[in-house]
Amino acid sequence: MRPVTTPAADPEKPEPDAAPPRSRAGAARRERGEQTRQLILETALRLFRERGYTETTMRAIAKEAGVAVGNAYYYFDSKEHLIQGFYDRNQVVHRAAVAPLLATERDFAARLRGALHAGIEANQPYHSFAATFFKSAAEPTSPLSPFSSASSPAREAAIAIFRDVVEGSDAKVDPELRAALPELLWLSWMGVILFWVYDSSPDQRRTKRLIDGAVPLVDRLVSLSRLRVLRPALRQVLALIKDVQRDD
Amino acid sequence: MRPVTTPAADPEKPEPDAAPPRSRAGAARRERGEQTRQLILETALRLFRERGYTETTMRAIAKEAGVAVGNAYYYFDSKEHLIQGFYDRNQVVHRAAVAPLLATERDFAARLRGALHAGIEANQPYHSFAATFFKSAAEPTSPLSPFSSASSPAREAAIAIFRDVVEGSDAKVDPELRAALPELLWLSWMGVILFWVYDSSPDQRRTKRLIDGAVPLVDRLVSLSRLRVLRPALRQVLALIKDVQRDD
DNA sequence: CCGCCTCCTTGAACGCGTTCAACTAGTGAC
DNA sequence: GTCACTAGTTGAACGCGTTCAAGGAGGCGG
Repeated sequence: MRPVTTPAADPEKPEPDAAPPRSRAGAARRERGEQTRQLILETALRLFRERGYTETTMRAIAKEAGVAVGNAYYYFDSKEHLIQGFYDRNQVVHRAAVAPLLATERDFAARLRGALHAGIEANQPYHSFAATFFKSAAEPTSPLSPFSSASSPAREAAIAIFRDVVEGSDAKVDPELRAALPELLWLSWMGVILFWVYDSSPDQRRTKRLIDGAVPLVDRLVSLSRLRVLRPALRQVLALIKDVQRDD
Repeated sequence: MRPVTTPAADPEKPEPDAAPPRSRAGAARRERGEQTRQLILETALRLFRERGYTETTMRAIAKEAGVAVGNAYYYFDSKEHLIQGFYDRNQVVHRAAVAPLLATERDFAARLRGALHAGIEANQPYHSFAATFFKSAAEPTSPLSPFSSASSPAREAAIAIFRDVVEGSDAKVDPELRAALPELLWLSWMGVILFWVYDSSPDQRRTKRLIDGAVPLVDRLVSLSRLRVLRPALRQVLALIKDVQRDD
């Protein structure tokens, strides 16, 4: 079985997994390898979509892609590593979905609400097996963990969305809080995702209610951050965060 | 699955985990079965402790217990189900560890802090492979999920600890908040556990700092709950919680 | 042209969790 | 006593993710 070449594969796509900086080997061979890599990844994601994650076997992916099962392991350390591609894709979808809103709307609450809803919507089609993905992501040692270094780029991209939410808004935010806010909002977003994964209500209505209910509270809280009376409390909270992040 | 035949003889779905209340079968046999069950569970937990979860195979458990591998599956639906026993055990340890403090101390912050630290301490010896357990627990469909119905007894027991923390304290708490507080504290406890699982600092110092830093804030927040100005905000928060819990 | 190095590919094999048809033996009904 | 019933037990077998020794095949120095 000869590997089938994909019609239009981007040869300069940066490799999301461990990309060994090969020195002076043949360029043509590398290109073919990259094609195989993309072929396997795309086939895997398609099958995940069609059948779900656990129901898709590595053998099925290999067969469908027309390669040997061992070949998939040449490009991806494990079945879980294939999920990273899924994350990257959804990240892009999320970003694109909020872009129009963030370009026009200036109200902080509206921006935040929009970002959260867009994020949920981007993931909606995959809710049924997002739980399985989540299971992998939950393991701290897993490269799929949102806190892992392997996920750093995706995490930074997600935080960037919330930075945009904050900085593009007309909200008056305490400057000390302003710096920490994007990451805090991202953390809240992780919480929403966690809730969403567990949410078995039809159309995940409860998650939407959670967002709609929590956003005004967050908005209020952020506004209050500038009150002089609350300064000490805010300082205390920020100090705690910094203290907890200290890595020793 | 269970042995074949007799769908009519035993109309009630037999509980896979907890001791099944079989109606009129032989008592001696049931007793022997219960012994086998305990033997398998204890052997499994011992091996988990000695070698870690993933490194312990079902075959090893069966061999060490002197039974066939299929026998373990007669009593436990899966390898993961064996973990529930671990949870129950730790629950008891946690409870016992806080009991002396809760019997004497009356200050809310001190009680809460004690409960959290005791909980972390009870889990400390298992931190290295708690991550693996956590991976299983994180899957919403898993019976090990802290939100699953299978975990209800353990969850209720855990919430009871925090109810004790609240009710045995001399803190003046808004009555509306008082009712919801134990569950909220339990939820925070889940957050602490989540943080702890991810905490790779030596001796999980960061988790301890998190507790020590967060408890005063919670204490302050609880005290403020009685202020008239904050009533509307409190109401809003409680309403959100209720709204989100609504299951439709 | 020839080796040779390296990237790429192969599929059998391994150990795992899990299943299942078959078997054993204690129990209750007659 | 006997016999049907069934909780309890067995271990081979299945399909899975993963590994690995072996084998191409393109490019480069000679």
